Amino acid sequence: MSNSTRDLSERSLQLLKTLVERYISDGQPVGSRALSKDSELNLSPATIRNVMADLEDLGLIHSPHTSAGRVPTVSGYRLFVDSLLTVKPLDAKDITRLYQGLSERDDTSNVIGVASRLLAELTKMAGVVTLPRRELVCLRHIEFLPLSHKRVLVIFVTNEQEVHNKVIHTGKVFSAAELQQAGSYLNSIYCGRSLVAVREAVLKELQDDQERMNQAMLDAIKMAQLTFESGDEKDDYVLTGETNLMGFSELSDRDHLKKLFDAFSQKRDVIHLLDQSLKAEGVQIFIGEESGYQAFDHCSLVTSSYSVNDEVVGVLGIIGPTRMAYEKIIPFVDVTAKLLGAALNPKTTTP
Amino acid sequence: MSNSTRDLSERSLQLLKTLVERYISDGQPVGSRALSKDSELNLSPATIRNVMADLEDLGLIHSPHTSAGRVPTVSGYRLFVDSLLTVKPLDAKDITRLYQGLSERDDTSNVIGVASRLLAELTKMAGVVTLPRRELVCLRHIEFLPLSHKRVLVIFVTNEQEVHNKVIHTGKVFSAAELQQAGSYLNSIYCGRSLVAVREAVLKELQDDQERMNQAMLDAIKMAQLTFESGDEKDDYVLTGETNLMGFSELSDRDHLKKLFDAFSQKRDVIHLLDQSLKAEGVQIFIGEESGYQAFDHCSLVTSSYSVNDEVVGVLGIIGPTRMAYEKIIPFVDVTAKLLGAALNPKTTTP
DNA sequence: ATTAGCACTCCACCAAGACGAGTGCCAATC
DNA sequence: GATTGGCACTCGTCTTGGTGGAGTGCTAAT
Repeated sequence: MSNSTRDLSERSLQLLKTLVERYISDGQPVGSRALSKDSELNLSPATIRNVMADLEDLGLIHSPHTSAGRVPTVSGYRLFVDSLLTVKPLDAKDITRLYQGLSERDDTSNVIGVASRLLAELTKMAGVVTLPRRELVCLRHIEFLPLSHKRVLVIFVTNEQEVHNKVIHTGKVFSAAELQQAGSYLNSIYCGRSLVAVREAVLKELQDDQERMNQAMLDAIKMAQLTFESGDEKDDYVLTGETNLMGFSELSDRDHLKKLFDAFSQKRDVIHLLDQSLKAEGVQIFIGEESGYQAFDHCSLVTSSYSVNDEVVGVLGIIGPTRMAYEKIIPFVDVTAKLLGAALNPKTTTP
Repeated sequence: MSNSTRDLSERSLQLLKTLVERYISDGQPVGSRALSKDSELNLSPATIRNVMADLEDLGLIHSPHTSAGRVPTVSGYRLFVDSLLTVKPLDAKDITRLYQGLSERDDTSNVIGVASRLLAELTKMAGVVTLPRRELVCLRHIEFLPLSHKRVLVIFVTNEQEVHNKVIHTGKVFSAAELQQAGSYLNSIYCGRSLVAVREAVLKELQDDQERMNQAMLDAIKMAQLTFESGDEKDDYVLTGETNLMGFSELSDRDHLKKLFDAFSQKRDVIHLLDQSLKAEGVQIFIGEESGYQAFDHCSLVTSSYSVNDEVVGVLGIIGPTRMAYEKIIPFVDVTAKLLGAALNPKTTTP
């Protein structure tokens, strides 16, 4: 990278830091005089101007027009969050709210939705949480019901209480009794295994010699195959607080706003973006155009994967304007991810 | 009503009609000269001005400021849609799209979602469809699964293939076998009856003397009661194309837009509004403030109930700016409602 | 290396004026 | 009595020009 912290004097970095902080807090381009007062180093505005010129040459800050102050560029923000930022401890009452919402698992409502709402509510931005990955979810129960015209309704329950359903087309008509039998057969052999494992096992069965199975078992296996064949059920997420984004002046442009909301309902781009955080541990940040999607040009995403039993199962985060209080948001997202992971962990469930 | 068509000369009505049409088509306040040219009656602008003054006195039109043309008020629109409007036949390709989307029932995807998307796509506004009323849905299958801590996961299937689930708290711990038995018992006696009927029957059983039932039956009934007790599952709707609304200049105000989208995610007000159309047959229209909800102040809703087997089961419609092409939208919503009703009717399903 | 001073640029704000669209009213006309 | 042409008037929009403030870059002095 061209802009490592090595390229710059300690002083320049210090000034960049205060500049970014100042800009984040009041949203106006910050000039040399303001910066001179804000920074602890006692420097005159003139000196500051020299430094600012350097920072501008490096592409870290930029002037909207000649007689305005400076504003951080994307690279400026990037350097700031990577090396300059001093995270602030979480607000005590935010912690309480998070803890209340996530620690005691609410019966019927889903934790994912609660997490998303908490993210949005406490940050005043948009909160997003992906549903846990299928690879990690276990089959708990499966059931078939006959529909008309060789169609069968499959209902399967995963983990504790998530219910999924799907309609499959079978080659022939089955009676309710036959379907029930198939269900119990599959339950008896596949319960407790992950969906991915089930899919693999089923495929293996079909490839192996099928002599040792009777017709009923074969039918059951075939239905299981239809149910769990590849990407039938796309990854999904719960997004809340989108309307919070309409309050920010930097996103006020109707066109941008429309693009953003279109992306939200399209889901595709958002999912792709969140997927990138699935591989990484800890908090990840996409600033402005870094995301690669035009819709998010003036937005930043702060995300973190969350894990159950030390395995990453999903991603959560917030979406807001590029100019956001990273020093508070980053630890906030981090903690939320950890709390959600804990809430999802069946072993830590309180009695 | 003060503004019946009787209060006004044929000519005034004719002029109001062309004024509204003109305003709808180009969005500018329309002045006397423009109106004089647009209307077939050969009248000078001066005459038109006199008529306009009358219409303004009656509160049907209004001037944004002294030297602008006139714009219809809510009452003006109301009179227009009630008595003046000449509906236009549907666009041929719209009909085809509707028919393709709704007539052949797509296997796994839900018709409600398709209908909503079609409404939004073809009108370039927001489309909304309520899920069919519970009173009309029949229980097809019910099933209980044990969870931890005296909780039970209830899965029930209604109609053809809609799957619902709910977690209930039972007084004691049941084994999987007991729960299965309860399920088959309930299936055997309540299958095919509407959810409302089931709820009533269950309550009756509990009030009657319980001597003739064994404990297992009683437990089953109690669980059914928990499952179907009052408003457990709120009415819901599918809303699509919200982002289309961001394009309209009359809704460009950020504050209004936020209120509107907040109402969408809140759902409550929208549901209440749609419920009002449930009672009425045919197309209903809410213009601007008529809805009574501030969020919809500059919007109109064109809705219609849809029926299966001559029974009203839901509502569908579009949401757009007050200034919309009612003469096209009204028949469009009407036809969509009828096609959706037909698509939901199991008897007319094609083999 | 830092700083004070200075000329310069650019935006935001305001006032004034021209223009155009449209009205309301009055007197003339059919 | 309804309709019309004419005319003065109002109001919003657009343009123009001017002012003040904020902030810069450069240069020369420290």
